[in-house]
Amino acid sequence: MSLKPLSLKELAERLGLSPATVSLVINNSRVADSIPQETKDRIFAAARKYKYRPNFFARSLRAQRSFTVGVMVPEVSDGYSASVMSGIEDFLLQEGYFYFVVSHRHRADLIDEYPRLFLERSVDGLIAVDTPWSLSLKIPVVTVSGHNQVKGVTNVVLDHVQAAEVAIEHLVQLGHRQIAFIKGQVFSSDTEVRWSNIERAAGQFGIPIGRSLVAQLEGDSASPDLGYEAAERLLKSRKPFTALFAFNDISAMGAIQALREAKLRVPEDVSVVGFDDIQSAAYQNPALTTVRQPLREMGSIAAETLLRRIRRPEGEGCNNGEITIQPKLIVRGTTCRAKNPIPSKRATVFSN
Amino acid sequence: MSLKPLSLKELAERLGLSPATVSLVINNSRVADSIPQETKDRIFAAARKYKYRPNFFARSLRAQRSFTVGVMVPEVSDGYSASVMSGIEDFLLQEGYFYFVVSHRHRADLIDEYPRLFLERSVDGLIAVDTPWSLSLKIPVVTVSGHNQVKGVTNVVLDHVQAAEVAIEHLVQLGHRQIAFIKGQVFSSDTEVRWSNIERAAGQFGIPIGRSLVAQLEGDSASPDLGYEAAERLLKSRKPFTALFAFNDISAMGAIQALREAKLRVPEDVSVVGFDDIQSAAYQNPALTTVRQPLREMGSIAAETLLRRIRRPEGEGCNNGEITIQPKLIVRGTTCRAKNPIPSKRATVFSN
DNA sequence: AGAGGTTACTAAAACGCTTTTCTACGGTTT
DNA sequence: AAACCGTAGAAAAGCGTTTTAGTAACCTCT
Repeated sequence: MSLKPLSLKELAERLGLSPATVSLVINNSRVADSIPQETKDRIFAAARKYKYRPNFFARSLRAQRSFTVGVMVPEVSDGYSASVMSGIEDFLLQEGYFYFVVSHRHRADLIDEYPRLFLERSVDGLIAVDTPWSLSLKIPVVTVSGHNQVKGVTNVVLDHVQAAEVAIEHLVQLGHRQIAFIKGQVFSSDTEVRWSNIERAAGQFGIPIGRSLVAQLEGDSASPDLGYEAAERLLKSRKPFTALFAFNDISAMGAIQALREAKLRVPEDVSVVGFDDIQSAAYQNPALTTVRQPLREMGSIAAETLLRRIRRPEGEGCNNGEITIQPKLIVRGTTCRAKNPIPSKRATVFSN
Repeated sequence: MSLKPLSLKELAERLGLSPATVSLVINNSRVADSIPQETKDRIFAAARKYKYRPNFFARSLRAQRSFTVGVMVPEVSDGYSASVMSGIEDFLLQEGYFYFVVSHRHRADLIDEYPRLFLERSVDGLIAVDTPWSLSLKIPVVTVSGHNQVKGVTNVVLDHVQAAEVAIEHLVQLGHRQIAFIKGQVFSSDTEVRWSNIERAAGQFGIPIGRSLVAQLEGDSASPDLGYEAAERLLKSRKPFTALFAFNDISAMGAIQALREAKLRVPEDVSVVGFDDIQSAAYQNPALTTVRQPLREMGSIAAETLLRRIRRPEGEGCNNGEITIQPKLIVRGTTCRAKNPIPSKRATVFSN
């Protein structure tokens, strides 16, 4: 039992063949067609016997391919990124690719530096999750929830038009007219689209959005505290509201806490809708009504798209541009009929 | 502006020097001591100007080092693994290492295969999180919550003696004597130690552990459902209990749901203690009392230990064996005084 | 018998770097 | 003047593959 993995050369030597032949056979290249089956068998048998494993670096050096992709997320330990990663991983590993992960924690210097480090490591492509992206690289790039149109990058995005509509429609149908909103942090890549579509949908349903009914998340922690603080600001303005649409589930959880501490019951006094449907959303008490982003699926679609582009470099059917994913409203326990429901004509128009 | 990154040879050519010299200077080897500063400056300037980046594969091929480690977790998207990974990443990146992640989802074939794949990719070391480990490899291995004594692997573990004691002491001091338990899945690497220490601590405090007050988690999902079902089994046995100590926060959340559905209030009728203190624990309603494992810290200690071992291969101070981390009881809203508290002499003995 | 075609391989270059060994040269000692 | 030394750098081997371009031996056909 040799401890060191043996090289192609050594294997060839033991076989009394040249490294070239062995390599050709093992990679079953066309050139090896003329090699008799018997010899091939001998080679495979020896490879198995000596547990031959081609050296990855040598191979990558030669082929200029690493079978590795880079994944950038704001923070591995937040539920959103983690779910997307899970989908990415699923697809990637099954195709023989590995991936590096880095968390940039929204630090501009890291967002700048990590792509360089990835390039240095010769990744074959990269995926940026919830990360503002404006670089055009020579390797394929796919973003999840990126909204910039950049040459060479494909964005996998939620259908935000739908997302805003289903959420607002749900609240309107429950009779809510005074709806407060928690807007995402400025650095979150979904903030803008999400918000503009909320404004659009609210307009469609004839819901007014007053300045004092909007609070923006501040700070880059992934904790519900941010939502708590935002809700506090909302409450402080004393403008009444019967429903709250939060930027994400995490902030919804914090907001619910704040509402409770202000002696408002959820959902009896205030209905709350979250966004994302992270795992713990279903296990809140009461369980959170939310707009589901199929994060895992988005991850695996991103990975699939990336691999396709790696394999068929910028040819026909190259999917630069956008891939849109449908959201789904998950109604659970944090929304209910408004106490003094105001029927909305528009709502019925849209509910057919 | 050249698009292709240029090689050392090309850089040397532009400088009118040999590749050897440039390499020596750039890696500031001792051999380059005799090279005048002026030349060195020229080299550095050119490197910067042409954005020279050494090819990673060539370098790794030569040096037989990859500056990459492998990380195995049950599932990236579960909060436990994610927190540990976050700590691992912190330390690793700052030291210039990257890491591959794989989720084995407790599938035995994957637990078997992934280490091989890592080896094939020439990782310099590997970290296994909450994963049964029995392999002795030629690269350093560090586990987080691994409990097997294996040559060449260092285990970073929680002090389970303490963990069981603080939790049970807390409940006993609140007057609980009838305590139910949810035990971990058989495949979870902490299940055994955790349980034996609970038995020990319960013994110390004179708490009887009846068969029908113990339910074991079943199934490999990371969802609270498992805890829900376990709690249902506990309830079905009709043996009364005033407190429940769950295997982890996730199962505690599910259990709380089950208790509520059985018209038991938490904490008034049943106090619940979780384990781990994952992020969402603090945002339950009421917030979960739990035994905190400093997961992030455990991750970064694991990474630190691994790098130390990679750098100083099996020499003096090689930390094979165990590194123990202290847990901390976080008292929040799911525990309170038992309705008919039974004072425990032992409890007071231990509370000094 | 010589041209041409297969068959079964091999030699050698290339990928981009590191590192050890070597050289050439000017200056200093003895 | 011969021996020695420090300086400044170059040559070359080697890491483990893959791949292109051969080549030697044999066979077939006319």
